[in-house]
Amino acid sequence: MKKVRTRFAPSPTGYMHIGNLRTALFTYLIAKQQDGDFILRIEDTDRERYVEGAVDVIYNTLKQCGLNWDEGPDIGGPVGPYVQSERMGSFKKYAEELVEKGGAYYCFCDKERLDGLKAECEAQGKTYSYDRHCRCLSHDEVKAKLDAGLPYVIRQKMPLDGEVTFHDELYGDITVDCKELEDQILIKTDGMPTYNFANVVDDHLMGITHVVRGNEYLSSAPKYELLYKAFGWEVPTYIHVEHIMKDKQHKLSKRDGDASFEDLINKGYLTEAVVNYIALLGWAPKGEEEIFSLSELIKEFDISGLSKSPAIFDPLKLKAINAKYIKKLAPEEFERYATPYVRQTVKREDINISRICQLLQDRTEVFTDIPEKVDFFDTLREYEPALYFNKKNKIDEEKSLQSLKDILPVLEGIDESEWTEDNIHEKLFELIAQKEVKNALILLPLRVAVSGKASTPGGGIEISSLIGKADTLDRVRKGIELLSK
RNA sequence: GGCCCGUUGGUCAAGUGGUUAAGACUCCGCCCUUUCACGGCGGCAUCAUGGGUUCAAAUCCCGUACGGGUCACCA
Repeated sequence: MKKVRTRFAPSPTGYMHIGNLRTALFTYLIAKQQDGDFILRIEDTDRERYVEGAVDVIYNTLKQCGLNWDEGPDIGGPVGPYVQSERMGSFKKYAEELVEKGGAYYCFCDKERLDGLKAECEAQGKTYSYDRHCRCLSHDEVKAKLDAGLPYVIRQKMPLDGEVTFHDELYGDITVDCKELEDQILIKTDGMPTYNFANVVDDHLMGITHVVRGNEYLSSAPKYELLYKAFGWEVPTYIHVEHIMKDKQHKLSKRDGDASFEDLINKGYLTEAVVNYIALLGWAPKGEEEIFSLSELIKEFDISGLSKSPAIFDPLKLKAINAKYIKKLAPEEFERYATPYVRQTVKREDINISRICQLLQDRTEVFTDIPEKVDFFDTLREYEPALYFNKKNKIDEEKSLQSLKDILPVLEGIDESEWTEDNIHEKLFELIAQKEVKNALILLPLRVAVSGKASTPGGGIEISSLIGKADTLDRVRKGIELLSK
């Protein structure tokens, strides 16, 4: 059997939309699960849209996600060049070959005539379609015009009647009436190929066996089919995948702020989690497991699991998956990721960042949530006495005041040099035992006093230990003062 | 508008003529607990719609509605 070769062919726009990334992922998975080649081809024929550094965005994103290509602009390969603008020479030759074979023709209609046609159609409320004016030009007429140096394009000669059927792995056979097809332009006036043409030729020249692409190309697929047939080339396997939506009506777009891979990473998501999540958009695994590493995805991925309807991007689900990945991180690794975020609000040097990270790991969904969670370590902000009220443990402001008054001398009694979690724990539990009260009656008020927050990473003991004796006593006193009012 | 494609809970979705219509996320409740979270347990909630075909339809056929895509010398 022929070796599987797939390709990811993005345009360098400076922006990696996650829909594109997902296409790249699927393309990669199809190649890798059959030991095939994954090829990167840059489609930069639109010079007007060229953006500086855009190719690097493509390289970096793919690398970061682990989608390593076997052939590409930077590493070369047997069917290069891999940048479309560098392959311009050959397209015209193929178009001319097609003219010879009767599958295409020269068209000398100028912009004025075409615009006139369009205006006419519009006036009559009809859909514009090129009227095939030049299609029946005789060989001699063509030659004369060519010799006269008239500008021209080369158009594909669509069958006048009958129907075309093309096959998509997902959608099955799709048949359309040839009358629906316009004699599309293959070679532009400037001698350059249109996307549709370049794509077909390049895919053939590069020996591509499977093409994964967005659903928006479904409509042009019949034209591709005809082009392949006209050349007598083998048609690759097509897999059209549906879009990723923001909601039922709208595609996820740049304006939404989380449509690109980069946006997501900047928002505190882990690369692996993003890759895992986008694989799940429009694709369902066979079993019930849905957390997959890239290598697991290679084994698990199957075209039959792809969906024919659009998927809505759900930030909440991404968050949940991200949280799972964060929990799986080795503590040192988590610390490495989390420290910069902790440092956004925790500036003091005399604090154990590692310990804060330990307390944080199980309660972090997204890294960007961290700064707010730890903002009380440096300075205690004003808070409402109501925080001392806890229904479940039947604790109120009055009881809390008493607890804080009990706690204060106990903590004062711990020597500065013995200010550790273990010691604080020991002394406070002695107090609890002595007073014969529930843990919460002592520990909850302490936690509120040292943090001033309803929710904190870690409890009163951990926080006290982290901020040190002086700060702890100071904050407990402030609590007593607040509750005494 | 023409053509093409699609429609299972709030979201992702399994399902291919006979199922109590999986699972995950969200939400809610309970347990655990030093708060919140984590973890554990449980719950709410779905086959767009109307006709067929069939002993039997989420599943097959036709229509309707709704949504998407596409109709460039852009990719």
